[in-house]
Amino acid sequence: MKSKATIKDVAATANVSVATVSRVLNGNYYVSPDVEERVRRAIESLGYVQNSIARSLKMNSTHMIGYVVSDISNTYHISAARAAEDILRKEGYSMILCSTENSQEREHEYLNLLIGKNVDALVLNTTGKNDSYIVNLSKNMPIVLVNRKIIRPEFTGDFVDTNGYEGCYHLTKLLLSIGHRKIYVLHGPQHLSNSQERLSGFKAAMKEYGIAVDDSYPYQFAGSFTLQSGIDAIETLCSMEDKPTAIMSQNNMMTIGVLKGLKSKNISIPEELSLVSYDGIDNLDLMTIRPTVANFDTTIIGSRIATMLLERIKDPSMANRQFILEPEIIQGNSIGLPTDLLNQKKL
Amino acid sequence: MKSKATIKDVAATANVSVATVSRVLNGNYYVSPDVEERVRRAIESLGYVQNSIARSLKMNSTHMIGYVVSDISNTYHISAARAAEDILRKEGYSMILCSTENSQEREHEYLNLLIGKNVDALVLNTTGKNDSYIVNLSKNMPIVLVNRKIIRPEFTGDFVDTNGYEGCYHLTKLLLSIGHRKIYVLHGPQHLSNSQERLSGFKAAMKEYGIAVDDSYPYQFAGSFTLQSGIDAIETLCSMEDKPTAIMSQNNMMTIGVLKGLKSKNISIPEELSLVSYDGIDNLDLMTIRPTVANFDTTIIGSRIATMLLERIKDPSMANRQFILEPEIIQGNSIGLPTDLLNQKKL
DNA sequence: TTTTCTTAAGTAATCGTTTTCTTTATGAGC
DNA sequence: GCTCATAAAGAAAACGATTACTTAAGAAAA
Repeated sequence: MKSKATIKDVAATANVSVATVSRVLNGNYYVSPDVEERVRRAIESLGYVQNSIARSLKMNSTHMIGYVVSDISNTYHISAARAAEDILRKEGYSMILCSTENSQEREHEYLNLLIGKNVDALVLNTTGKNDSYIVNLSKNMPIVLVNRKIIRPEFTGDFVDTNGYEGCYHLTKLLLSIGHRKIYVLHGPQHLSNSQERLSGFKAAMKEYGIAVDDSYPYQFAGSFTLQSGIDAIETLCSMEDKPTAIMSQNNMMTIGVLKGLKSKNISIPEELSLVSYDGIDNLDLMTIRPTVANFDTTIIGSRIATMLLERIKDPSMANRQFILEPEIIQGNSIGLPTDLLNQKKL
Repeated sequence: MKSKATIKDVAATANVSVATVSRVLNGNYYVSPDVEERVRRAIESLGYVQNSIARSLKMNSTHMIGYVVSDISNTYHISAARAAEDILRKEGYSMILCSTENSQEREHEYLNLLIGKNVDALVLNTTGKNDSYIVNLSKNMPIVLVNRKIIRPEFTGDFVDTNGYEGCYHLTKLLLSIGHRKIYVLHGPQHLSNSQERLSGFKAAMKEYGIAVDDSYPYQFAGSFTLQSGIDAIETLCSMEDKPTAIMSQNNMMTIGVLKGLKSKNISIPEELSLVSYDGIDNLDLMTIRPTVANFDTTIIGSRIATMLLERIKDPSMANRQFILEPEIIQGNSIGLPTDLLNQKKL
C-alpha cells in the first residue's frame, strides 16, 4: 500500500508553498497563470487527491449528511433517499444511510455515531422515542424530520410528511360508502405523529357514519408499521368472534404482511374481505390482489427533504417549516361489497 | 449553534493535560483511578464527544466503508448491504451507500468521492468500465467485488457472487426438458463477468439439446439489467416474425420489466409464453404470475461480503479469495408446455 | 545511600489542510 | 525618484486529536 501524495508533495514538486497549492485547489485568491499551471501539472503527475479529512477538520464541515430511516426495506424510504441524494450530491454532499429497524437504542446509537462523525446535517425518520435528545441536537445541527414530527416548541428544524389524515379519511370513506361498517383498522404506534394523524383520518370518516372509534371499538390492531405486524393482525382477526368486513391498513409494510397473512389463511379479497391501504406499494400492477392505496410520489418527498435541508444548512436559524404532500388514491381490485362470508367460514 | 467541547476543554476542566484525557478515552497506558474519575466527570459535564475527524486524520483511518452498487432499487443490493452493515457496524465501521445507476461516470465520480473521504475499504458492484482505475485502487485499499469480477492478475481483493452459470443452466434445462426450443434469452452487458457466466449457463444447456447459441441465434436480447430493458425486450419480441415460446431473463429487474411488458401486451403466462428468471424477486407469493426463479439468500451474500472485507482490512496483502453462492430454484407458475399461440396472435 | 525501575503525568510534534499575516515585487501616480 | 497600492507568493498558526519523548516521584535493588 503506497501512501498517498499530500499537498506538501505537490508543493515540493511544483516548487511553490503549500499555501499556493491550496489556493489553486480552492480557486480563490491570487495565483499567476504559470504557477497555477505548474501546480496543476504536479497534481496530475502525483495523482494527488485532496484529503478531505484534513480539510474537514480545518473547515469544520464534512459535507456529509446522516439519513436515518426506521426501515430501509420500505421502498418509500429508499426512493425518497435516492431522490434526496440526487440533489444533495450536486451540492457536494454525500449521505450516510442508516436504518434503525424501529429500535430506539439503534436510533440513539446511530445518532451518536453520526454526530461523532461530524455530519453537517440530519434527515430523520425517528422512532419517536429519543425526542429530548433530538430536540437538543436540533439546536446545533440542521434537521429535517420525515413523517414523524416532534411537537415541542424548542425543536428547530423542518418537517416533511404525507397527508395521513386526508389519505386515511378518503380510503375509509371509500369503504363506508359501499356499506362497510365493521372496518378493521391497523394503525401504527400512537406516539408517532403520522400514526396519530392517520388514525384521526380514519376516526373522522367513521364518525360521519355515526361510529365512534374509541378503546371499546372492537376492530383495531396496534401494529408497528412492519410486515410482521400485518401478519399478526390477520392472526388476531382469525380469532375474532364477529369478524370485520374490511381492513384499513395504515402503512405499506403492514399491508404486505396482511396480504401474506390472508393468503396463508386462504381468505379471498375482495369476496370475503375488502382492503384499503395507506402508502404506495411497488409493482402493484403485478400483484394478484392490488390493494386500493393512497399513493405518493416519493421523488417529490425526497427532493423536498433535500432542498429544505440545504436551505437550512445555509440559514440554520430560519423558522421551522413543513411540507405535506397530498395523497393520490389508486384504485385496485381489493374493494367489494360487505359480505358475511368470513363469519360463516371456519378458520 | 453552540460549539462543541474539545479535548482541551476537558483537560482544562479536569486539570490535566490533553494527553491524559486521550489516554482515558482510549483506555491504554497508565492513568491513576482518581485522575480517570476526574476526567470522566469533566467529559460528562461538558457533554464532550470525541471528534472523529481529528482522530481520523491522526490515525489515518476513518472506519468508514464505501459500498457502491449499480442499482439501489434492486432489493438484492439493499438486503445484502443491510446484512453487511449489521456485521460491519459491530466492528465499528459505518457505511456510505452509493448507487451508480449503471453509469460509468457516476461510478468514477463516487469512487473519487469515497477515496477523497478516506474510506478504509470498498465494496463494489462495478459497472465494469473503470477496471484500470479499480485495479489501481485495489493496491491501496481493501476491496470486495460483488457480482462483477475483474479478471486481471494485478487486481488485489476478494469476490462474492452467485453461481450464475449453474442457475441459468438449470433454469434453461427446465424449459428444454418440457420441449421449449425457441427460448428468448435476455442477458446483460457482456463485458460483465456475471452476465457472461449466466449466458454461458444458458448456452451450455442449449447445446445439450443441439442448439448453438451464437450471433445468428434469433432469440436474444442484450439488456442492461434494468427494469426498462425488460420492457424493451418485450417490445422487440412483439415485432419478431417467428416468436419464441419461452423467456429466460437473466436478472430480476429485467424480469419485472418483462412482466410489466407482457401485461401491457396482454400476453398470458404460461399459456402463451413460459418464463424463468435468474435472481430472487421480493414478495413473489403475492404476484399474479410467479416466475420460476433462481433465488439466493442475500443475507449470506451480505455477511460474506462483510467478513471478507474485515479480514482483508486486517491483512491487506492476503491472497485473492472468492465466495460463490449456489442458487436455489423456486418453482412458480410461469412454466407451461410450449405452444404456438403467440405466433397466431395479432400484437 | 545510590542506582535503577515503574508508574503517572506532562510537553510537544504530528496528521494534511486552510487562511491570516507577512513579505516581496511591480508598476502607477506624483 | 519616491510613495503607495496591488498582485503574487511564502511562513506559520490553527483545526482536534494521538503518541513518542520527557520528566518526576516513589519503590525496589544494589
